[in-house]
Amino acid sequence: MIVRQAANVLEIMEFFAQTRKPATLAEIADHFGWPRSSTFNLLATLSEKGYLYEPRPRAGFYPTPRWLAMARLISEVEPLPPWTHTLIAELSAETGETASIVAPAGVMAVFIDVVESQAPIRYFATVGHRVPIHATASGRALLLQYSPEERDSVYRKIEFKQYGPSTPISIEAVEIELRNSIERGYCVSFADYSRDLAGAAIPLPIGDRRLSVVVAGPEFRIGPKIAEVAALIARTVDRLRPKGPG
Amino acid sequence: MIVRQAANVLEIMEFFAQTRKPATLAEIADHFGWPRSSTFNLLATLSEKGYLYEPRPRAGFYPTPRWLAMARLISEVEPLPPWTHTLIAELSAETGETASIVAPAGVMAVFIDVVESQAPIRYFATVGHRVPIHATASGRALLLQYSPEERDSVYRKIEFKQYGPSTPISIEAVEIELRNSIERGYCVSFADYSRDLAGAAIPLPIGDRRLSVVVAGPEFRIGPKIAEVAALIARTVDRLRPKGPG
DNA sequence: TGAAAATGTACATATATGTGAATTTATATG
DNA sequence: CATATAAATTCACATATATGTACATTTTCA
Repeated sequence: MIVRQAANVLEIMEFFAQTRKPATLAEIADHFGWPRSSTFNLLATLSEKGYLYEPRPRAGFYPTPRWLAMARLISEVEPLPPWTHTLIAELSAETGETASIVAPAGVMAVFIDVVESQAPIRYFATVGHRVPIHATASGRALLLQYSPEERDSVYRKIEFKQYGPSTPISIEAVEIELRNSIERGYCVSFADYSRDLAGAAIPLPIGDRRLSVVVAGPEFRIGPKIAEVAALIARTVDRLRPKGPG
Repeated sequence: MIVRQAANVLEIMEFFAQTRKPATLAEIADHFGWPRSSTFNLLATLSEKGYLYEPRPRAGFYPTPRWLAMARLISEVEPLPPWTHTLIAELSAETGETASIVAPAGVMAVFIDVVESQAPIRYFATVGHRVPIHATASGRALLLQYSPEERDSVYRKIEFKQYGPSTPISIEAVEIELRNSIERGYCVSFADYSRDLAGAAIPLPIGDRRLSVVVAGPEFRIGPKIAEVAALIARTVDRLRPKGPG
């Protein structure tokens, strides 16, 4: 069950992140199609908690820097080592496609760092973006790091859907694809989940964290050179990952 | 009216900002005294929207870097000029007290940047902290920048409460205090709102934004030297604020 | 200056939502 | 390996909550 008002808080923040300017109650209500009274209650709540203020009289609300302060505190903890960002930056630069670091979230995989392609036609993804763990290259690169028992427990929660012609729609299909990935040396996906989208990924364990790196883009562009891309990912990881014990 | 689930989202985030480590559903539910089922719904909502993930299997939830990405976008807009942070850093260092930049939010004043005192006994405030605009030094330094009409419209919304012995509990009392502040050259508050707390503040208009700087601490420590502190604030602002037109 | 329009606020009520109890799944223990 | 214990999930129902309506305030424009 979705908690509507919790989701609304996030929507309001995303709204401000997009518009980047103060907005009045009426503007926000109209934008979302919410009743004024409800919008009023929400804004009042956020204000009372110190997350919204009125930069100028009658010019509307805007988030306080408290969001930033909180987000910084939260993200200071086991941040990704800096070389992982260099990694996807280089990969994106060299391939011209979107590169990301991905982490598990139940039956989904979450993008936790992204460098977007600069091409006009590109894979559009942002930090926080989620995709099914079993139907994507990045997700399967995570599953490869699980024990068979752990994979089983994930499998049982998956609702297998036919997202595209090649989506694996059974546990066996996923397991087969995982075995193929091991032989191949990397994970791939050709529109398994998103139409026209192809990608290559490899596991990226860091400490005891199970992550993966993925490079993804339009099928027609990345498809023909998927093996090269995968090799590039592997080489770049080798080069950038600090050597030695620990 | 407080929107409960909106407030809960904020509480969860603050919880993570404090503990700085993943937490399981049960831990979160117990911490807040929420029913497991409700907690489940909330966590599911935040996860589905890409704001929570599971860093390690069965080790609980933690916020994704999406919070940081969003907060950065939001705070990039008209950030405070860097010298304002230098200002409160210096003031805090020199006085040993807590120094802050404050902005209006209706009948309240919000702390939008804070450098805390290092003293064991100190004024504890964080970014986002809110205080009544009429019953605090920092708030009155904001009111000084309003036109009489604007002040009137604020006054009408204030619920005058006797927070302490010296709290102004009428429009006239506030106006008198404002006039005194102008003569004095700075605003003060002696436990007008918070017990044992005293502070000195001056207006800090930046562009068309109405802000104020305040230095606050325990009454016994800051009270005797309040005039010096105020003078220091004024001098430091003069020194740091860029000169010239604009 | 005054009247109309837009915006913000309060409140009672119907209903969408949170929750207790039941069920399933995972982990610990003998 | 079986059983006990704890955690996660589901679901139906009572209730806390979002909203329609009415009112107040502010702004716009003739």
